[in-house]
Amino acid sequence: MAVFWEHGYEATSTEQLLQAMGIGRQSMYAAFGDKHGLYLAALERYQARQGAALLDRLRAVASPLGAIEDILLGVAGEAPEARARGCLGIQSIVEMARRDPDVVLLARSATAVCEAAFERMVAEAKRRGEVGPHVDERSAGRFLLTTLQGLRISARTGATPEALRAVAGFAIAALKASPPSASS
Amino acid sequence: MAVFWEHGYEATSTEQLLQAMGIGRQSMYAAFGDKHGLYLAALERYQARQGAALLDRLRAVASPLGAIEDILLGVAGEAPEARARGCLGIQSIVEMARRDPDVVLLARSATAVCEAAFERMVAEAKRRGEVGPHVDERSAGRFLLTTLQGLRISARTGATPEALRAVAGFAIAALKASPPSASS
DNA sequence: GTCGTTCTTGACTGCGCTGTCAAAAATAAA
DNA sequence: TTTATTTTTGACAGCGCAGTCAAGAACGAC
Repeated sequence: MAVFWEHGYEATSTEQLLQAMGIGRQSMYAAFGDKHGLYLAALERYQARQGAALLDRLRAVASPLGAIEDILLGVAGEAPEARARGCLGIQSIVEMARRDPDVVLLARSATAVCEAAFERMVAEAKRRGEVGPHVDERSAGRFLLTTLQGLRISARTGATPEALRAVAGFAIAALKASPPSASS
Repeated sequence: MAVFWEHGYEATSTEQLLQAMGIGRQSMYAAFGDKHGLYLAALERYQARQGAALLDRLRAVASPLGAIEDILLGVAGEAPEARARGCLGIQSIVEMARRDPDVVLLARSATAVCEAAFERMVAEAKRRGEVGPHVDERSAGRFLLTTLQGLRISARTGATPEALRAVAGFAIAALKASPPSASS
């Protein structure tokens, strides 16, 4: 739900939620039980959509490396408002992880989905020769998700599209790179 | 302040703050004005300490590349409690950036300090031949900070030290790597 | 010991919060 | 049109919050 995304859990009142959803108090409590239940539902839905969007990105581009580029550079290409809004998944972890095991479980699940998606992209890129055979797709998948998360934090801090592109470009170059020479 | 770090701004009560600081209510309000002023003071102090710790890391290791490795791998090497606690700087951005320009200013300042520190490390590593001359130290500096932030998010999500090491190792390998071959 | 300053502490104001209650309104089915 | 169900809405309970007030305690200087 956009208001949780905008304000976070604690700073969002039930009144704001009611207005955003356009339903009455009783209906909200009947459907979700309490504010916390609504938050989990919103988070689950958000993560499902993000996962689906990742897969869409992969299908939309013939080249898996191109899809990876699309995703990383896409952060820089977002509208300023979207960049500032950031990612509800990260926000939920930062705000709630210490005291809400349900949020942690959802986050781990979403993380696994995203890492697996990136891993498949890297594996496919290796098959096509877009990425060197030395690259470990498992580590690369984790690296790409970590980079994406870092990019979102930077975006929320107000990093320019140029700075974000530089970071994304660096990460992409890291994938394409040859292994360090023997003297390393 | 550890309680802001642990719970965030909204979920920390003034009562908790008083107990953590061991002073009376009036003294806190006299010294800081209000809860928000205390938060900014805590954040500023935290960021100063993190910046100093980064510089200490650089001095502690003869090799700048070794210092970078130390920092990135250090996330994986932290105690589970510290990994779970994460970074107050990231937390402040995620929780407060949308509605607190003071937090944004502090975050940008801290970001500039960290990026500059990493940039100097990379520049020195280039001088010593630890990193290829093709590496742009500005982009690499930003990339390293973004990676560090992503690592902290992953740590807070519950990523294992092994997974964190894999990501850190990947990023470090990215620095050491030769440029992509001409066929790229 | 006295005095002035600072800090602590209990009490409190004013407010907002989450969630419940119940009556009224809206909606759908017969 | 009537009835049953669902939703909306205002009112409210119970509570916690940030911040203020003022009296008592602690401390340091003389």
